[in-house]
Amino acid sequence: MNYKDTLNLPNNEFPMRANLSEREPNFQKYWNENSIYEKALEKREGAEKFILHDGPPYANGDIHIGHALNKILKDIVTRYNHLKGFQAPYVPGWDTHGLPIEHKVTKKLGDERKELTTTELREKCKDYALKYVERQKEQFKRLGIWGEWDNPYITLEPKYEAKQIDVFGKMALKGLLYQGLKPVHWCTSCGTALAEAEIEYEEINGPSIYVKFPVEEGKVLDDVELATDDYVVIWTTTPWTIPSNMAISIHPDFDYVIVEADGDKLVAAKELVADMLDICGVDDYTILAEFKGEELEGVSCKHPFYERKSPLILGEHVTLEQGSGCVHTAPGHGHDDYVICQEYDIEVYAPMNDQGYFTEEAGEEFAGMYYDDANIKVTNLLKEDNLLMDLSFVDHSYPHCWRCKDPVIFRATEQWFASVEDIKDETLEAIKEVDWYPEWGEVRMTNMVADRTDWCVSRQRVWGVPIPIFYCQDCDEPLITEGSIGAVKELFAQQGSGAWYELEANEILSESVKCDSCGNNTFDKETDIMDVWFDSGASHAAVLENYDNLERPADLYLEGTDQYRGWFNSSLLTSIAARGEAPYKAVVTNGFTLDKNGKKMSKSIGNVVSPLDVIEQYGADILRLWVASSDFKEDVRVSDKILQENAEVYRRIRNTSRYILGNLADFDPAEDKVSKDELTEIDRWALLKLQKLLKQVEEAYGAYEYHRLYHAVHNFCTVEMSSFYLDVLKDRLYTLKADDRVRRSAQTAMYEILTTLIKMVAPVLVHTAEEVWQYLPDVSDAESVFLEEWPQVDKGYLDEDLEKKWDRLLQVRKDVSKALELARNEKVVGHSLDAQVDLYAERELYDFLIQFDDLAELFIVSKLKVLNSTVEVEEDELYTGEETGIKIAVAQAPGDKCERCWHYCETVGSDEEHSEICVECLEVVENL
RNA sequence: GGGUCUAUAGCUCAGUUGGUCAGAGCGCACGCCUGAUAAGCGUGAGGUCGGUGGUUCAAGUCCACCUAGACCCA
Repeated sequence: MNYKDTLNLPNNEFPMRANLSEREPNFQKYWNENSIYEKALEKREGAEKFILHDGPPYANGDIHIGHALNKILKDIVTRYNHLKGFQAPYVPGWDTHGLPIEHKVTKKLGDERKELTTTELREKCKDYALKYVERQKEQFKRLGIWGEWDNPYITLEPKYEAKQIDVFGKMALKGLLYQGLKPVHWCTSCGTALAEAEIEYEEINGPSIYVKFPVEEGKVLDDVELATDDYVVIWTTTPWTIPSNMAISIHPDFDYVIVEADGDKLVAAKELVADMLDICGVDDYTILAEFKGEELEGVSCKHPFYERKSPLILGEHVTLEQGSGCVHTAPGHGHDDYVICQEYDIEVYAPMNDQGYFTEEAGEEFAGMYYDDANIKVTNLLKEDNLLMDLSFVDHSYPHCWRCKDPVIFRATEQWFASVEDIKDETLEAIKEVDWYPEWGEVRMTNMVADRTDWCVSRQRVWGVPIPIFYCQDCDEPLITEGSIGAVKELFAQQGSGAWYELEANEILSESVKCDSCGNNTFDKETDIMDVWFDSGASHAAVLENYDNLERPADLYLEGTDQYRGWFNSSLLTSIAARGEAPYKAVVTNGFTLDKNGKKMSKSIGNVVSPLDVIEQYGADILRLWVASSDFKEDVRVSDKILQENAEVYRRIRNTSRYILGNLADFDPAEDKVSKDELTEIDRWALLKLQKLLKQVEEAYGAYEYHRLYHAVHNFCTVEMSSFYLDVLKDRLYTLKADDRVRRSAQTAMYEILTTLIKMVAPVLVHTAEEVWQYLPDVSDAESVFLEEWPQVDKGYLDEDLEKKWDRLLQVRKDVSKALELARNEKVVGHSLDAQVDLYAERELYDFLIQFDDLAELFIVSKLKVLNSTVEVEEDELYTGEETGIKIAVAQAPGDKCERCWHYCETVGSDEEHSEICVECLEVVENL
């Protein structure tokens, strides 16, 4: 007789091999077709909401591993919160305006671009952006992310733009927006501002001059008087900016000297003075005084041409690479110059028009002159006044326009600024109220906001949301009123921001509008657009206030650490400014994805891991498991090895599930479930461990520490389940009668374990959880695991005494395992069921062990005796356990091997008809 | 140069307020099983806790500096 057929072996239809890359899309299709996400929301109608507000990725290019990390984290958050009972809608979004897209589109167009109108170019940008929205959308969906993919937010949509105008308008009407000058790269031949990305650097040969600035207000330095006849020497390669000189910058920590040379007393940096005088053809000089740069503060010079002071100011941007160490500072024509002059409240001065010609303001000598011609004029004037120490020509790198290839200049133009200063205190207070994960985020954000200067929101581009401001044609006064903002908002809501370029100012504004200052009623439109950070920053209004199922403020923003400066920042500032509150209650940040060596990924190094490749090779669930395995608040590493490792962990979870499923094949929970007090002790122990796990897992989800749950679940599957509980259970499950209460007890526990385990991992392993769920008895008619309820910790199982008792038993088991291993090495036994184990225990341990009547089963041996250690034995036959000190003897078990249960038993052969099996099996077989 | 952060076995991570805290799982090696089988079980070998100083009776655990790396600024 083939006794194998009389056993209840696992019946497995659940595939061992996951084949995720092929199978996952089927589940995604299933969810989509059955509207599982929508049903999940419906199910939580009326429940407390949990709003995770999505930070919009930029619609450009394929998704990279960083996107995957972030979106998967968000998905884990929303799925967990949903399962926990919140209504957790997820509206994904895209950032679609801005220079990178405009740049790419323009580049692709080449010369054709010149023939396009602004509107046509914007249309092309829109097409480009929407193409990538669709592309990224499919890629995100393939990661198993659920959400409102058919109703995402896109920053170029009219309803979004209208809200953005609303936010801008609120800020403007509160007086938080003002016009100011700021230098930008400017191409005089194109008459336009250029972004950094539109600059090409080329070598040119240009003038280099050393100029003496006469001291006006001196000082005694190192006992030497710096007086009005003396000079501070500056160096520049742009003589034409001398008319705009407003100051001279000095490094506070460098050493400076006063030298006497050719009868003049000159100030310059000590380290540069020799080279400088050499270039200027001065052979002989004497150092009169030496002092730190900071002592020069308070000294001021006279501008070489104008009746204007040029004070000496201190700045760390001064270098000793070349020149004199005293830096000609023209805040209207240089970025560093601008920044340092802001600190000293020095006027930003740039008397120049869009074509690069000096205006009347520059005085009659320069008015109407092209900047490049002014180089000669400046040197001539300096020469006349005997202030030019040297003029030579040098090669150096200089910025050029990428389009017309002409040299560009730095030039201050009118820009709109958002005042950070006015809302800084309120913002800093709001930061304190936000929950930051990790905690140092609060420090980082606080420092960043505290140090932030006013925000320049103007961009001289076309692909974006126009700044909704009009200017009086007569007096140039800007028009910003409730009415004008409302008109623009209405227009954008109806037609989108492109309408700004189609209509005249007076077609947008109502006819009755008049200029506040002069009463005129004709206007021009602002030509600049808003910084894209304003676009996405306004999403707290444009999304949270626009969607019926969302609310503000959001419960959570979750983005990469780069967003402290980016989206967290712009969102916070616009929200405080326009709504008087922070847009988020909590902020979680994820680190960056690095390669196996902890280095950043780059195409040129070739260490880039693409999420699309990972999905292809391993599947999205493996990628998701990797996300869960990483301590994402720090930078995370990813490599093929790391992914393979996660594939192994995945296999363990999958196989544990598969094995339990196999053993539940004949189990109908409704019929066969055993009541709590009927459960055997080991089953209660397993359920106790399950509750402990559940607690840990909940804590980990709640604290956004998914790696803890990853390890906890993995250890549970490996240590508690596979190597102990499930291994021990085999005997009961296989050999007992199918409906034996003890067998049903095990199945009851396993059923509880698997359903709970699957829900616990569901937010991470979305596809696999769904797959397992469909195989589970009783629930398999349920539509989705994501329409189930999160398991409750059953405190009834939390029995501390039981846990202690079994902890101790497991220690003994460890010692027995070791003893068996030694016996195995001696070829005494092979399989542990070959063995008889005798335990010699001291009184207390002896009493402990005899509580168990099934130790042989728990240790998976054929026969086991517990003996008092006073029993006489040959000491050298015994192994002394390291864990408990118990003494153990291992021998081949007596009797023959039962062909059915594989135990060695002396009762094998006692029945004539069934001579190959033991009496226990005989009883089962006869009752079949 | 500034702000913030990281550095524990090959990998992913634990190590509350300084005193059995040097751990877990995986991987690896060796062995067993062949009724979870492209599975399962057992045993074992791996770390001077990035480095150097210091505080302390005592330091992965506190302080300083250094090295390497990450993000954001300049």
